[in-house]
Amino acid sequence: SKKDSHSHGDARANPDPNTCLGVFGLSLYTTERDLREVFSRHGPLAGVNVVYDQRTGRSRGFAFVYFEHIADAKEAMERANGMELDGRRIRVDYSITKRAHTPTPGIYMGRPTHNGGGSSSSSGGGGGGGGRRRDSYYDRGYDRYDRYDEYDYRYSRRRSPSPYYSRYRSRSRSRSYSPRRY
DNA sequence: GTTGAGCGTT
Repeated sequence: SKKDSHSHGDARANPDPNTCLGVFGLSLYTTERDLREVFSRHGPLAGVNVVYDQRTGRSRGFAFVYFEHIADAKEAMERANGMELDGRRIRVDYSITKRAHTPTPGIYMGRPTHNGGGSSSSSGGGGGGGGRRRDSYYDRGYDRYDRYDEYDYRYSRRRSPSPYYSRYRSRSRSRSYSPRRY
C-alpha cells in the first residue's frame, strides 16, 4: 500500500509504461540509424535520439527511442533489454524523462522576483543594484516545460544522408581514405 | 576503437 503512482522516488526503478524508451550502455559507435534498425522491428518509431556530449560531440552512450504505440514500446523494451548491440550489453527501460530538456528558453522563466520573495534564494551572486536579476539560465526553469510532453517529434524527424551502414562500419571503417604518400 | 555510470542538445 506504499505504492503511489506519483512518487518520483523510485521512478528510476519502476518507470511507468511509456512510448519513450531509454537505451543505456550503448557503444560509442552505435548510431541513431542502428537503433532505428533494431527498434523499428517492434513497431513504428516516432523518433530516435542519441545523446551526444556537447563538447566532444561523441555519443554519451545512451539514447532515447520514441515509439508511436505503447504496446510496441513494451514489446521492444522486453525484447531489446539485455541484448547485445555493437558489442555492448544494452539496457532498455521506459524513460523517466519524457523529452530533452527544453532548449534555452531565451526568456526569464523564474518566479517573478518580488523583493524578498521566497524565490530559490540562489544568493551569492552579489546582485549589485536592481532587484531585477535572472538566476542562471539553466537553473531548473525547464521543469515547468514538462507539459510539453505532447511535443510533435514528427516534424523534427530528420533524414541522415549518411552513406554508412552499420554492417559496413563494424568491419573496416575509414580505410577508404589513403593519403597516398610518395 | 577507452574503459562506463548514465535519463536528454544540437
